[in-house]
Amino acid sequence: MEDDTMPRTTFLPVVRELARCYQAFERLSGRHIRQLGLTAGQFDVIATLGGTDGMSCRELGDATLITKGTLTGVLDRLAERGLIERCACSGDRRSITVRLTPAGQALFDNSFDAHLAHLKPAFDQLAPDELAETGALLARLREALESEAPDCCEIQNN
Amino acid sequence: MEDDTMPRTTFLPVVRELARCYQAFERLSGRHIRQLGLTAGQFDVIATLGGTDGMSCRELGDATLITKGTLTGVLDRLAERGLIERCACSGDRRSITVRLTPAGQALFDNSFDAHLAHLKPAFDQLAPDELAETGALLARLREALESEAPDCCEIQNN
DNA sequence: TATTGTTATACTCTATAACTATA
DNA sequence: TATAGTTATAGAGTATAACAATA
Repeated sequence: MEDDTMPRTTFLPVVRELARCYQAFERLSGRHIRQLGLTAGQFDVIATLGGTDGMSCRELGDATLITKGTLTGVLDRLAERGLIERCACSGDRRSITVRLTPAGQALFDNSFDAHLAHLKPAFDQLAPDELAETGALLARLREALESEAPDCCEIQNN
Repeated sequence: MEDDTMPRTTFLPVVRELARCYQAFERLSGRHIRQLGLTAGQFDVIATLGGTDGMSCRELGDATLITKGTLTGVLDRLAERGLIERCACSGDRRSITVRLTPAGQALFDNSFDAHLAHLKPAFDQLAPDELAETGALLARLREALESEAPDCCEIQNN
């Protein structure tokens, strides 16, 4: 028997494909985002804030998965360029509200649709039910991965 | 009709799930890799070299998707720790062969299986046919993404 | 001329932790 | 004491381009 040479696991190909697929996405997406003069993190913030009336750094960090310390730097660079503004307009005076400026909103309005248009030809190569199935399976896998990664509990943050 | 408020695209949820799923994987995987004293890039190199008799920087860069300039630094750090070695043993004297040292091979033998064991509980939550389907769909999507990202042609590299 | 790998620069992100000002 | 956000540090990755040696 040649069982010694059998793959050690059945999930390794999925790991590989997940990584390759994400990297391929990042390459296609990132190229366009860089053309807009933004980094991936900056675009993430703009896209998250777009269409909202602002949110706190904590909410923004949770939504974008950008680390607290990094977020300050990202917001600094976006604020320098006049795309976002910070204001102390919430009840809790420890907290600030981050929102898009009119210029940031304009960038969002233009760039977000343009970005989707940039990505669309790739995703159009899959049938709608394939896309739906992909999304559903990825959600299943994400839940499984998160259940093993105990940082969903933000209790031990200090 | 309320079509104006319909989602602009059908693939946006897939994008979100792909990003979330990969990030969840990176978090689970990265935690363990860091415990080994390696970064993701370093582990990628070790895992790629493991079980081979070495390869050139070019091949290694292609396999790991690590940028040429970055690869030099990654290899420097691995070489400092005695995990890889570079030798000029190929016919082409511009090229070098990178391979694991015995210490690197030992690290690979131990850490790779341990890493798989670390990940296994998460992937075990999906049925084998779900995993197979996930891998197949991710491969489909990756091919679609790559077909729109013209850097598969390494011709315009200069 | 083209290719392999190295070097250099400037920027960004990560992880970590200390710090402030509030609560 | 705990939380929100900032600051600081060290390390690593990215993009880009110039460079030396070789093909």
